[in-house]
Amino acid sequence: MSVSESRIRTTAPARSRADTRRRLIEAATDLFASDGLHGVTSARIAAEAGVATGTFYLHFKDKAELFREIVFSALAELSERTRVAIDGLDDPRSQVRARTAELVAFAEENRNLFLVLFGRGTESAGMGDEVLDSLTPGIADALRARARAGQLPPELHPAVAAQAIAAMHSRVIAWWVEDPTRATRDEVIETLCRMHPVHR
Amino acid sequence: MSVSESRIRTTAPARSRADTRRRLIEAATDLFASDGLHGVTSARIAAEAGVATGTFYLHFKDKAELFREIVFSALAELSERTRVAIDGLDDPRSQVRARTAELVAFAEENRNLFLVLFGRGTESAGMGDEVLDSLTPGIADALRARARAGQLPPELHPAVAAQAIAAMHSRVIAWWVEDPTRATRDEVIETLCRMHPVHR
Amino acid sequence: MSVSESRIRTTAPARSRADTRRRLIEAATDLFASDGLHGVTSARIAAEAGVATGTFYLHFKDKAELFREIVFSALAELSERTRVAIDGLDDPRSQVRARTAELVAFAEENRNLFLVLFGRGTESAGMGDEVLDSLTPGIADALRARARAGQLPPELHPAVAAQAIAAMHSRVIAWWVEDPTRATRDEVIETLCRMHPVHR
Amino acid sequence: MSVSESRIRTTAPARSRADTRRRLIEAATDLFASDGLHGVTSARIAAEAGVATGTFYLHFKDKAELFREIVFSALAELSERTRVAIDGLDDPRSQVRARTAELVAFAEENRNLFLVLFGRGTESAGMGDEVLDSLTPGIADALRARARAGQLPPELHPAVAAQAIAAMHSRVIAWWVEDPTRATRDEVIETLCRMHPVHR
DNA sequence: GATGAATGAGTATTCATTCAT
DNA sequence: AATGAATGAATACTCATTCAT
Repeated sequence: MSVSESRIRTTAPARSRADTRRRLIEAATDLFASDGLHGVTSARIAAEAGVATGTFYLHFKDKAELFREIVFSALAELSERTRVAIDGLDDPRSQVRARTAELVAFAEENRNLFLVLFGRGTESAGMGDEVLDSLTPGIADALRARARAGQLPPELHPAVAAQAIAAMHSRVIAWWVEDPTRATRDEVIETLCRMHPVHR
Repeated sequence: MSVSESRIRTTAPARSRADTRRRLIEAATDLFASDGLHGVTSARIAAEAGVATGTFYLHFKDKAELFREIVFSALAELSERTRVAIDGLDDPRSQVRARTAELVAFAEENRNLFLVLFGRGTESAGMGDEVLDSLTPGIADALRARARAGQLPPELHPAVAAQAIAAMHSRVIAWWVEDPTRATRDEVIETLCRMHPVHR
Repeated sequence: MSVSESRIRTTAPARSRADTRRRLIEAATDLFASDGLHGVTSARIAAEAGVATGTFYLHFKDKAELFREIVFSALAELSERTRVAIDGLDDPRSQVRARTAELVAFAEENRNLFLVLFGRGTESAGMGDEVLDSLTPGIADALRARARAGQLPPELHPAVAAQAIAAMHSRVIAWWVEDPTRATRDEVIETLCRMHPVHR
Repeated sequence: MSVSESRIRTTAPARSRADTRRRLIEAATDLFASDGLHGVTSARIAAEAGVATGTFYLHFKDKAELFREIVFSALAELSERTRVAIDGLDDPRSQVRARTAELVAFAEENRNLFLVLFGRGTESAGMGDEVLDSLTPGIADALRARARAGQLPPELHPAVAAQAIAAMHSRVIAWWVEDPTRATRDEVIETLCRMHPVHR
């Protein structure tokens, strides 16, 4: 869609399709974070995004699809950021610290997005399983590697510990970004690291 | 109908009322556990309990009140059971182990109830805060006591660690009772204990 | 039902059937006056009367029957009182004044009852017609008699004037008893009399 | 589609919206007149207007809002019509006669609307006060002016008389339009005028 | 007669989704 | 692409009335 093309249109489209989509996603993220999936109507998301109700369905099959999209693209970004953060670090402890710090940074920069993912009161529309399950296998694999290297006690069940770590990180950080005066950023990071098994 | 007889038994209508109430609570617990607060209609709860729709409202102001009642009476029972479980134990590690074992036992005996409390996908109707916040202060206090006794590293922020412990226990056990083949009971208990700070 | 009869009953009825009925009527009158027929539930009437919900239906077929009973027994009493009030008075003006004064006295003594009959906002449950129609024929007859006696201008249509007089008296007095500071009793009576055709 | 054309016509959807709204108001007026506020369901109004149930709530917050809208816009029109009718008339008697005639004409032309406003059996949903109170102050003021001019006996309390006049006109005309064979239009007008204080 | 728990039809209201413009 | 009015199924909640005790 060239500039000249948009020029000849008699009624200039106020914004591009991609822009409209982005605006819908942003509006929905904010609303989901504060009111939950069921607490928000598609009409309200559209209004908040400055578009008509029907436009919503030009971009998303339904409300659940938008929710899924927000959640999984956030998870993808989060994964990528933490992957980059630990890139090149060999020491397990350094990796854990870097990953935790990156998680906290992400949460600070994308407060509402993080609350949609892990906030308390978030009704995950039946996708809570998918969300956490997409995180834990990687953690479990890492723990198994450590265990094989003799760096973890054999009594620690990898899958169980992975659930524990995922729960701990997600809930603690969600609790903290909800009200950052509850602790300093460093206290959050330090405490989470020390509770991680590799830090024993 | 002797005097002693009338002493022990409630009046006929009263017995019926209490019975109806209990049936509603049980039906609702099962349904909430599988479909969440919003996934269940008051009519369905009533039907499942074998009573008419209107009867629901004879016992509860609305669906949220029933949900609150289920959640908080479960929490109260859980609190009492864990309190009793650690009674008389002086060693911090023994306390942690006893508490964890009791939590797991409760979850096994009250699978659906536990899933309502801590299940993933549970939309706690804006009471997630209340639920976990009713648990964490006690944990934080215990941690502070340990820290003063020099049994915990000072870098561990009590409130943060309390959130982490609560999250870890509740989510891991909920994940496990959802499908108990995921690990053995002992693996769950052992892993949770070893991740607890006092077990370092 | 003799005294001895009520003596032999093993469980003394807390109150007589007639008493229960009276209590229901009184409670209903007060509630209807303030909240209207639809604004009051049969359960609330029973509770206010200090009896169980089911007792209501032991005395009245349904809510409408109770309403009708209240309305028509009030009308009967009102008719009788005004009949007595003008008894022996020959002068038309004296009769009008006596009737008006009696109406005002009745309204003062039975505020809520009067409001049920004529209050604004009273939803008469489809019996507004019956109520006023039970009053107007008498008024119309009296007007016709006066007209024949040449005491009223022939341009005054008796049935129309009767409606006007009934409306005027009922609404004005209802308006006044709603808040008696709006005028003095004498001002109400005097004004109503002067607006009556026989007072020209 | 010329500019002038687009000036006069509303946009297509807007026209449709206004049309739907009008249809709802008309359907509701007829239904309220015959069955009263409580006797009519929002679904029935919608069906009678030829739209879906939900459409009702696109135009009105609830049934009461629609009722209020009907009542107060009718009152506004009535006020304006009677204001115009007496415009330029100086003689009090002529004013009274013109106003009464206009009221009767309005009632004939808007039978159902008039019955909603003043019909017997109309449960005005707690707005009876507002309706009549919006009419009486003007009447009372006019009476006070006459009284100061010595055209009315001082015994006539203006506020009381205003209530009486409003009640008399509204009820008599409602009674008449309910069944116009009860009297001729002229008999109604003549009788009401003669009962008005300025006609003495 | 009285009780009060239970009934279930009835109603208001919401909201995801569609579709003519 | 966008609009926004319309749809109508879904649901929470009420309350007149019944009936077993």
